[in-house]
Amino acid sequence: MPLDTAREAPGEREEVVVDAREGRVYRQEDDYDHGMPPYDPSAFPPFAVTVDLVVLTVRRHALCALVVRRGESPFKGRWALPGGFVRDDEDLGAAARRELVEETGLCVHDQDAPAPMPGNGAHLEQLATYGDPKRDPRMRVVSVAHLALAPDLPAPRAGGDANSARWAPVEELLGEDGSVEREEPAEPLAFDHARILADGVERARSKIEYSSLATAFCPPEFTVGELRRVYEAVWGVSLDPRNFHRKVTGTPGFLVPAGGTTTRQGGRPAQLFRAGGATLLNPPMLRPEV
Amino acid sequence: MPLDTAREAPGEREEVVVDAREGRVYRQEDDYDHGMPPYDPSAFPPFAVTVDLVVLTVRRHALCALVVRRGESPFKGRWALPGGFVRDDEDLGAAARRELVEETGLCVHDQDAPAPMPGNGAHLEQLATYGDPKRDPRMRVVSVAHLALAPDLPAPRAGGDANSARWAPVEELLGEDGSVEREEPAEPLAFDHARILADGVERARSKIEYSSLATAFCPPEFTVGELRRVYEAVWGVSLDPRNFHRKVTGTPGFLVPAGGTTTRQGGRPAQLFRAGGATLLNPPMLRPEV
DNA sequence: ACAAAAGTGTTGGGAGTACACCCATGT
DNA sequence: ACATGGGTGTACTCCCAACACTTTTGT
Repeated sequence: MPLDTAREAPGEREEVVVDAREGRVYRQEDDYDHGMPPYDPSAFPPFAVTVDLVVLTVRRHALCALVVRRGESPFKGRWALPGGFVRDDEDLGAAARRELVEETGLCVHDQDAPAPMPGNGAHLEQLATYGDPKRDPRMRVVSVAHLALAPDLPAPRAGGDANSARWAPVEELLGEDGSVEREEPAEPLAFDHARILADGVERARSKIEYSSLATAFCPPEFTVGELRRVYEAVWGVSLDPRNFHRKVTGTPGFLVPAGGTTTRQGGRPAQLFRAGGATLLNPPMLRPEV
Repeated sequence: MPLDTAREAPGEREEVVVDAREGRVYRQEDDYDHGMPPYDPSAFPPFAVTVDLVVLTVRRHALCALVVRRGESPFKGRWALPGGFVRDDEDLGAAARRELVEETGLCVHDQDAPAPMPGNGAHLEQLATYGDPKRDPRMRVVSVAHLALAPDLPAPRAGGDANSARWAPVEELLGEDGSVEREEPAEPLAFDHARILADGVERARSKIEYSSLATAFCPPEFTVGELRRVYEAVWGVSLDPRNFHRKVTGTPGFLVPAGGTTTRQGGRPAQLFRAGGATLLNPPMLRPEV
């Protein structure tokens, strides 16, 4: 079996009290062997721990999430968030990074370990943890959801299988139809993934307000207009191009000129920028109220 | 944020593939019994899942956290955050609520289920999840930390034992000595609890900026001055009493007059208020920069 | 010439800061 | 009378929303 009773406990192991905090033991019986390895699977409720990923990008002026087709029951054939088990010797963030690379081939900027080249690669951060006892009908699974923000990518690759993964507009996945209140998305996501996705989207929407994270949706070099269209897609609003321009170029450290210009959007050539070093925006970008 | 909406999953279980998402199985061998119970402990890495609590309050003009003395090794005799195992049939939020009641006797306002009587009881929300493989030397433990904000309480009761639990100023626990940079707190917290506490404190500090959560630190009825002293203690700054008064009384839904007055702070009698229905403050309270 | 997108200037209002000043109590 | 904290008024500043206007390309 792959789990080689890892966790080498330094020194003392004579006391295998499971609850670290107050010396309470989960198992009611008090008859377990004190000479056993550093954990006793029967002494605590066994949980499986997974990471699920909310990977967001902006494609064709819409906020999209990466979903994969489930090949197994339950929810066979339904769309779900990508994810997988946390390995025995692996930190939660490492598991999320591994899954993200497996799923998208992205290189990852960890939130806590800023990469040398700002503006490229994806942003990854922990989102929240979901542990309802009934969220997976087969067993007790606690899922540590992570949020990833990625620039527009060519095409998802999920184990080489093309039609088992796709970028889907979150509006379509969540049924947040804006105008007329639709009851349900055409095909709801598996498990509690709709809720996880909604939480991730809300986090992204609020976080680009006071941080420079919106640049994670952009290619390494981008124009102010492209950045504005990111904000518009994520928030689902339209912004005044003039005020937006003044705001982002006037915030020190947000954008640094990359030198060239481009006309890929048509019209007058636009300056190219890279993401600057600043992570926190002060004052923040304000989402229009109405 | 993490609402406990139980998504009811249809109950088929004939396939015991462990990785829900992509049909990957953790166990390399492919010889497990398809007729077995809904989980196979050897097919996924066994984790213990706990909840740890960052319980904050304001006492004598200082932000304090609840810590308990560890009676077992490792870290025997050191202070730690209260916490405990998540039970087999228990949601994460329920486990945190249970631990909080056991530890403090508080009744709990769940963030997502606003209680009928605003302003009383504690606030509880999920904070983050910590799963470094080495965070507990005995075994693999993933801890879902929660943040609780409580009004000043008489005295902590930890299993009846008085001197095994206390409210400690976070400044003392974290060694954030303001003026002169001290190296380490006198006695660092057990495990990675210093980091968890720091994250919880930072969350509280930023959250009272844009939400009405500061009232969770106050008794059911309180004065504007008392609320101001909460902000001052949590942020470690001093605020202009005049502008603060105008700001909080002018934000609709933040405070509602409770009718009476009090002179418990000396000076001119102050109006008593209750927390209003508003949860989000717009515009937010601003933390002074310097 | 015209459309389209990039940028700049200007103006009015809302909210924050700083601080002078008044109010109601206890001692 | 005086100290203490509660509460109001006012002037100044900064930022933002709105919008008129100019610039530079493609067709």
